[in-house]
Amino acid sequence: MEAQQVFTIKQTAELTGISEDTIRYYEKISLLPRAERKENGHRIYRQEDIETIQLLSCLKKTGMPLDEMRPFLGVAIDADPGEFPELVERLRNHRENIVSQIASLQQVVDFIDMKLEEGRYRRNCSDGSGNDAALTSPSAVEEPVAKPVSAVQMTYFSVPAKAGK
Amino acid sequence: MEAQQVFTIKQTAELTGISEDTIRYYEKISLLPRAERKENGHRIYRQEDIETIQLLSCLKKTGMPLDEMRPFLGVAIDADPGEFPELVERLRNHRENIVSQIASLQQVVDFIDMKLEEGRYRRNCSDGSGNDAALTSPSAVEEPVAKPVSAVQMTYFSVPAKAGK
DNA sequence: GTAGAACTTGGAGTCGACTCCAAGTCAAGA
DNA sequence: TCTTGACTTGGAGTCGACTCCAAGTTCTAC
Repeated sequence: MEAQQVFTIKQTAELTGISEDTIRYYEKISLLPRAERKENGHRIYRQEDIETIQLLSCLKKTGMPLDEMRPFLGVAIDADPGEFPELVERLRNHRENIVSQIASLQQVVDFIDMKLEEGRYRRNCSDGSGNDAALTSPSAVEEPVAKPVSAVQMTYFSVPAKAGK
Repeated sequence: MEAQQVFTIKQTAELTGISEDTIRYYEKISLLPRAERKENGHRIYRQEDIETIQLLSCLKKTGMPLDEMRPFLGVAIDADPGEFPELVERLRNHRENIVSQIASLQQVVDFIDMKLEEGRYRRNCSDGSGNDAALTSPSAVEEPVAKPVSAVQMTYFSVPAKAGK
């Protein structure tokens, strides 16, 4: 806890993979708190700042808009879990979003796999509206059940299964 | 195959969850082929068009930029799997992207779960640079190994584990 | 035959997330 | 002393992906 290492914005950018400009931008829009400065005004970052930015980068990868990241960071400063019920709610919601995003992605992976080993069967990559197989059936992703196949999906990249060229 | 049902753009929008404007926009930028028209010039869509748009919507959910969707659709028109090795390559790449995206998302879910049941342990939500635990260790996602915990990640939303308020 | 809905087009506007730029400060080195 | 490099700031520009608009046509119902 004594004489903690500090980093310049350039080093921070290198360590986090987020560009200097973007880090300043995040500070500008108050996504990040105003960084500490040296006497000359230069920003300095500590290990925990690095990790905060890495968390941002991680959330970014999940496609979360910057505005939605705020609660994650805002609370980090002076936190207490039970004291923020609406925040817990938000977390729960976001968790659900991510889980269904994973399901969506998994379906695309399945789709690609099918395409790669040449069209066999295919379940629909349906969206929220209507019944969602991935949510209603438990082992939906694992079990290769022959389901009614979408014509288009059977067609992509595959030698026409029923229609001659 | 006779007297196939056709849909207006409005119906198509309702069926796919993609707005009329966006469908026209996709046509304008040639992401979708020019739709058939009735004598009066109105667009008409068939079942396979609906499914094409649904596939777009699905890819969109995975965060794929519109430009990257083109190969998926371009080939759909007159396809043959083995004949497009570079396309297969593209598919493979995209598959890898999605898989690592899923890993990233899964880490965020883990993180949230930990937060929800109050900080216990935490592995780093690291990005591409550096060693990637999710890729090097096989059962990384499943097995709850106690790893060096990121200070920040331990801090979010949790009653400070070591630091008093 | 007239109102209203449903469409068409081209083009402009918006929004999020950067990315770039100019002008300035400051410290270290040839 | 002068240059170079690393930074600062505010603001402008860019890019992707829509989203909206105005003007015009066509179909349907009263």
